[in-house]
Amino acid sequence: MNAHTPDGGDLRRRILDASIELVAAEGLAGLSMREVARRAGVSHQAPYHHFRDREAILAALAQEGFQALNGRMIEATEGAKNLRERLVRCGLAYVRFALAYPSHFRIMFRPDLVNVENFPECERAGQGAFQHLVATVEAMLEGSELQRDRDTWIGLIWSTTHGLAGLLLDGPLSRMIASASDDAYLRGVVELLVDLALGSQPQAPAAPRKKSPRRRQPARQG
Amino acid sequence: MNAHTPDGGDLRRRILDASIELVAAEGLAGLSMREVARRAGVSHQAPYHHFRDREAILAALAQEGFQALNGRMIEATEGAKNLRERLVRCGLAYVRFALAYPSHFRIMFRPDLVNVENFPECERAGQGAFQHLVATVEAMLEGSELQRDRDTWIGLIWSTTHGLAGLLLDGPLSRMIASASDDAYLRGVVELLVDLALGSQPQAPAAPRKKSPRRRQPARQG
DNA sequence: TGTACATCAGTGAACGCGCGTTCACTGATGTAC
DNA sequence: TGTACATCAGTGAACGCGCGTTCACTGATGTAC
Repeated sequence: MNAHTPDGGDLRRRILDASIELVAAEGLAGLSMREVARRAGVSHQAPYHHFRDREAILAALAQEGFQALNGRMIEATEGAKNLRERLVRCGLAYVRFALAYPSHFRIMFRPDLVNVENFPECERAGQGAFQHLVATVEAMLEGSELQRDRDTWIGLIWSTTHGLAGLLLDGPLSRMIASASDDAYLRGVVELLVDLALGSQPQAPAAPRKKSPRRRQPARQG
Repeated sequence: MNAHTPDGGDLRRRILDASIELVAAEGLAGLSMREVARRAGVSHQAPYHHFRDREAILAALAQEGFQALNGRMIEATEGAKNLRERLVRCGLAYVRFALAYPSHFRIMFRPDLVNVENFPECERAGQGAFQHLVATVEAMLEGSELQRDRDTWIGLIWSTTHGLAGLLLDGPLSRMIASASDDAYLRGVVELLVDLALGSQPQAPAAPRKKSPRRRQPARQG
């Protein structure tokens, strides 16, 4: 089938899908122009009509990953009844996205794979996702006296969600904590972070802790 | 120079060093048995006398990475005057290790690169490092009523340090926050986490926040 | 103190393979006249 | 309505290259007798 726009011109899409399959099955090292063409069922030259090289495929995947991540965070945030729920939902959306699109996520934060300077649309998509996260953190700081700490708060909250996603994807957490793969577990971690942030009290460095009354239930698998 | 144990038999060491250089310069994709031999200044067959294949080199690097990480955490923790300092130092050691040994760190948490089942010593080293982190979190929970949340607390604290390390290594944080590369910044994030954890107060879900008096200074670059 | 042999870390030639890349080609679509 | 040409997504042969791997070899060290 060689025609102008065969099947409705979706070869580009099929190449991206084949690439994701390939990365999921063989890892990033298994992704080559020839193998991806094979998977997509076309000649080894066909992908070059849509992507300059391997990096261009990875950039396209990273871009669509950022867009999907952003979409999920927006969607999750929309129905939130209050600030706490908004924060929890945003963090959960981030982690769940990583678990739902592991191959995308593994590509998105790898400057050694994709030089974003050569792919401005990819960079813009990444900044878009980041801006949503920033806006959420700023909503948290709004009206509080923590304003000056903005960058530190962003670092804390992004690090936690990003790190949780990474540890769950790459396995070390699940190897050490049986219930780590459960959605209830990651919800527990995100809620703990949000509750600490929202309930934060001033604390003199190295001051002895007060006895604290019991907290909400810890995350447990159903 | 072909002799039994030339130079004191350090070819194994030289191969590992060459591998780290190579990964730092060309990325993981640039690491091949032949290229590493070239860098070490030996024939392309010499590395096979020390490492079965590429994965064995990566496993050795991951193992020495875990050992170095563990050493740094132990060292950092030893001189701590109190619990807060112990926690801060442990988290800082984790993040600083990642920044000091970026190539090692990038290999250590990649099950697609190293199947730990085939490298029990590597796995043991990884568990050792994890156990230190767990012990630190348990010291924090000791005597408090948060005991049941152990796994969740481990998830939170490990995720934050691991995520901060990852975001700093891979660049997105530094691209968005100018001072992110400063040691003071990461210290600020770790201290914020520890202070929130130690100062944690019970908080009914979705309860309105109280006005909170000002906190310690945020991290700022010198 | 010799001799003979095993061991073992290294060398270097040779191989087949998958890769990226180049090139000439095909055939359907779109457009100018 | 027909013709002639440009465009463009695809095919398939051919290339040189670096890779992992095999194989026979070298030469120093260690050991048995």
